[in-house]
Amino acid sequence: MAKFLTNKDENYAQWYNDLVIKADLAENSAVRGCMVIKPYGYAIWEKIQAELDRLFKATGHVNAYFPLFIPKSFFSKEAAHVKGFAKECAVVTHYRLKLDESGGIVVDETAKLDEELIIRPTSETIIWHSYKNWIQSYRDLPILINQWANVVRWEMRTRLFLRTAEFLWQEGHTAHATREEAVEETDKIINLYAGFAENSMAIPVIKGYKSENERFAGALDTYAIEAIMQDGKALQAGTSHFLGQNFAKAFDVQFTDKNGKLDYVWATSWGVSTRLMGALIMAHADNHGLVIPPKLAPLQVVIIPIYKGDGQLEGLTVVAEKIKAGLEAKGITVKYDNRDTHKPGFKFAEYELKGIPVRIAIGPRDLENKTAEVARRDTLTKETIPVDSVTEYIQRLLIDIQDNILKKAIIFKEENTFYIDSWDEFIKTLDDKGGFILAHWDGTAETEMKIKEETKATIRCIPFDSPEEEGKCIYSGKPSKKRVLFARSY
RNA sequence: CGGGGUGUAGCGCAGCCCGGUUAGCGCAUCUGGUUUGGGACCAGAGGGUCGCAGGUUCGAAUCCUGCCACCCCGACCA
Repeated sequence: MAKFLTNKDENYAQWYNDLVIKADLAENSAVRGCMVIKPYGYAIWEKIQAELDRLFKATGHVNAYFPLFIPKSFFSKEAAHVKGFAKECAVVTHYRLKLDESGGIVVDETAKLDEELIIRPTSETIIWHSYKNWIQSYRDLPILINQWANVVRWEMRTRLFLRTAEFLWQEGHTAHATREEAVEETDKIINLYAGFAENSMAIPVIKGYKSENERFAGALDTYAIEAIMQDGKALQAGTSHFLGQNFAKAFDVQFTDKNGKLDYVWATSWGVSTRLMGALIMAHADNHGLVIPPKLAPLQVVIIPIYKGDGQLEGLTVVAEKIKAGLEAKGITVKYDNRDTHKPGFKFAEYELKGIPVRIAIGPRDLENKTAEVARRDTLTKETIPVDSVTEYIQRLLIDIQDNILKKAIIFKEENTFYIDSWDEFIKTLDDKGGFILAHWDGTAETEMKIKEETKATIRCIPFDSPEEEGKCIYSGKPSKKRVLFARSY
């Protein structure tokens, strides 16, 4: 038991906060609501980035970069969009400071910008302003651009990774000649996200449509992937928006199609953020610390020598270096921790806290028997393995761990997904267990709002694979043809 | 913006009510030694404008006034 961590079952929120700090992922900064992502946290983010970037490129997307600042006038061109974001925008009004009489620094009021600049909360507007110049003909389409960037949304209440005023993300912005093609892109990306979540992050998700209330400001349709955390709350892990022609109309982006007819361009946008770090933590970690799936672990294997003072370390180092070289040759990342300043027990606890998938310990006993003790983070079990077969064993073990973490998460999701048909049971389930609730809904925003007010649960999504069935709305009793996914969420 | 709370060493806290030694404790840090198969031990050392500014007083971390910052709970949200 990690003695510095709050117990997960006693106070989940505190456990999360402790873990982010203690595992050295991130910390609060001098700027309210903004975080410092520390090297270990950033290394995990880089693994996430690298794999997503590979997937984007494999599906024909390219990276570009657009400015951090957006002229206010751009921002106001799409009505729904402004309305959605206006309340949380940081605005730059001046471009110069000066010294005041007492030697302090003040804003130079004479250096007021003619037009204020909004710090991007998302980049649709500045990007579509460029697209207007890039698109004339169907031959210019599609445009499949992604950018890796920071954005700012001035949040009142923040939590490391889950909700911060500034966060890192990627935002894809695509332009298409037809509605069908744009819808297909929206669909392709939500599937890409879901695949990434399951294959790399070992987090099963539910794909679905957002209700009108939860939809992105300016989108005709928003698709989302929803994941379940270990406290039973839902977390939106990625969104893909079908924007229709809204932004093309706002920025007057028309193209000539094959028949010589002028039409507005069809658009999508999609993104995932550093919030995925929060998902990774809350989906898998335990009372000993993080559990990082091997595919996202910056460090997959650590080797710890156990020795007494009398020259034993040298012999162990020879074996450790040999094991390390063997694993590295197979593309596995390994660290040999021969620090003499900490005892083995300390190191065991430290690497467990950081979620390193595999730990190898070798001591005099192993040296004698030509073995190594291999411990896996996900199950906290140990086995003694002949040194000769360690490489093969660990190659298999890493795959095994990845699978096992996902399997565990899938079982958790299934055990915490409930089909509910009565209002009493709905409330009772939310309060007692939380989790995903599949229930009937009459399709009205009014009912959705009432349910939210009374229970704090929201419609996370209308699952793509929700079968058609006759039912009655959990709240209003009106007829419904589909179950939707309810949960309390982050 | 409403409601509540907290500011004392890098971190976590005690001291404040009832003013009075050199402001203390745990963790961390540094030095020396002994240790090393699950977060070692002993001995020693360093580290403080007690959030800021005024005031009361012979004397303020402690009492009074003002300000600032941060945290928690609500409204908003990926």
